[in-house]
Amino acid sequence: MIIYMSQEAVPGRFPMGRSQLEKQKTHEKIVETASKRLREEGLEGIGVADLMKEAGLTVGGFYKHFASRDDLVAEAIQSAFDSWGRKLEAEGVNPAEMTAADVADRYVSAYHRDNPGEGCPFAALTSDISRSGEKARGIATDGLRRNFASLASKAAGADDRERRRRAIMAFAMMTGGVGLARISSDEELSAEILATVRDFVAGIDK
Amino acid sequence: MIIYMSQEAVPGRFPMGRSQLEKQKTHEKIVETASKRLREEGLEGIGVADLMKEAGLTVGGFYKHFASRDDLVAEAIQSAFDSWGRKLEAEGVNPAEMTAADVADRYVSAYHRDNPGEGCPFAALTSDISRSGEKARGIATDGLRRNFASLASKAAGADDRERRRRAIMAFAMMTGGVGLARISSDEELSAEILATVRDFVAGIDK
DNA sequence: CGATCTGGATTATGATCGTTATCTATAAGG
DNA sequence: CCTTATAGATAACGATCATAATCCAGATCG
Repeated sequence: MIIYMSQEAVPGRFPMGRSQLEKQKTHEKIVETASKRLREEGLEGIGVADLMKEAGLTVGGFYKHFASRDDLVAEAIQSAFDSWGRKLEAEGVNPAEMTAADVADRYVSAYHRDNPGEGCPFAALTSDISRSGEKARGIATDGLRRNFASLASKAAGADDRERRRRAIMAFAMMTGGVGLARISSDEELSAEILATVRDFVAGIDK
Repeated sequence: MIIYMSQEAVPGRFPMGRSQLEKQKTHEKIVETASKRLREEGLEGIGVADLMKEAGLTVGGFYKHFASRDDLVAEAIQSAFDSWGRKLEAEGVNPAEMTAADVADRYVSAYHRDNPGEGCPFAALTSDISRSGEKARGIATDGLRRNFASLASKAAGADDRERRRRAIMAFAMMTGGVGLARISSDEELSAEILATVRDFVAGIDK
């Protein structure tokens, strides 16, 4: 007797009501929607039903794609970490060729501040992720390492250790700064924070 | 006909089932409990009933103290901002006499990382507050200004503007750094972030 | 083409939430 | 000391949530 697994269907092996390709696209649509909306509303700020509706679906099919809401959240966080790279790729920008100033201009910007849904999960979800379980924290820790390494490659310094120090300082200041700028209800103060942080980050290669 | 207001009773003016002093102490107990637990669990991470239970009460009396849960949250955030000063006062430390290194040792520490409930709301609730309404954001913006001014008074620099720049950089890096350190599931990486940030902050007066 | 079984829709379920109604004991005013 | 009205307890209400049960249309396989 064959037991059919709904979660990880093998293409072309089992009969189905929608093509495997359609399901995969639906899956991606759900994850992408969640990735954006969760950055906007927090990891617990939006429910399964609303997320599905935003993806153009209804609640019913949810558990054909994910074992639990937590599973979607994990995938959405992963997707959020990848989105930065995907966005650059879509614009034809090579991340390796970006200078520290390029990174600063993008990251520490009013646009990034005002559009958390398209932005860095470290700026949008710091508190939420720090309260999350091993799964989400593990994904984020990987993201941290990649970000440090990428920034370190753009930093100046006598040796690798110094470049890494600068990268960590810059990244902590960037994520913290955008977070504080989002909090401030005083636009002038918010802009002052952004400008100050931007200058520091843009200068780590000097 | 006199209309009796339950929310803001005037002492000695109206009859009551508990002494006004008792009510005030209860009120403070609820706010203090909430202030700690909300920093630990996020602004939406714990319910009214659980908060009351932790304060040694039941749900019933809640609305004799607060018009809504949001009102409690606002008071709790305010209390969280004041707690830093109250803690120092309890230890007999004069905030004005603390050097940048003193601040760095306290703020960018493993203890602060591991005890968000007793720590800075900017580190524990950045994301949550940035998604909150005008009320919470306004309270936080005041807190921001005070923190910047306090740190600027400890920073070195040719003029006020430069001292303020350093204060903003240091504070953004501190809040961001503790946030990232809390996220990291790799203890070594977490400690590296703290050490790096601590060094920068401790050095803003040189 | 007919049998099969899955993706997704509709609807139900049980838990949990903020909030409210009702009750009781008691501190204060006259 | 007796009336009054409030702090807080118990319990209920309606909304919202994650999850599950059921159903159906249709893609795939033999």
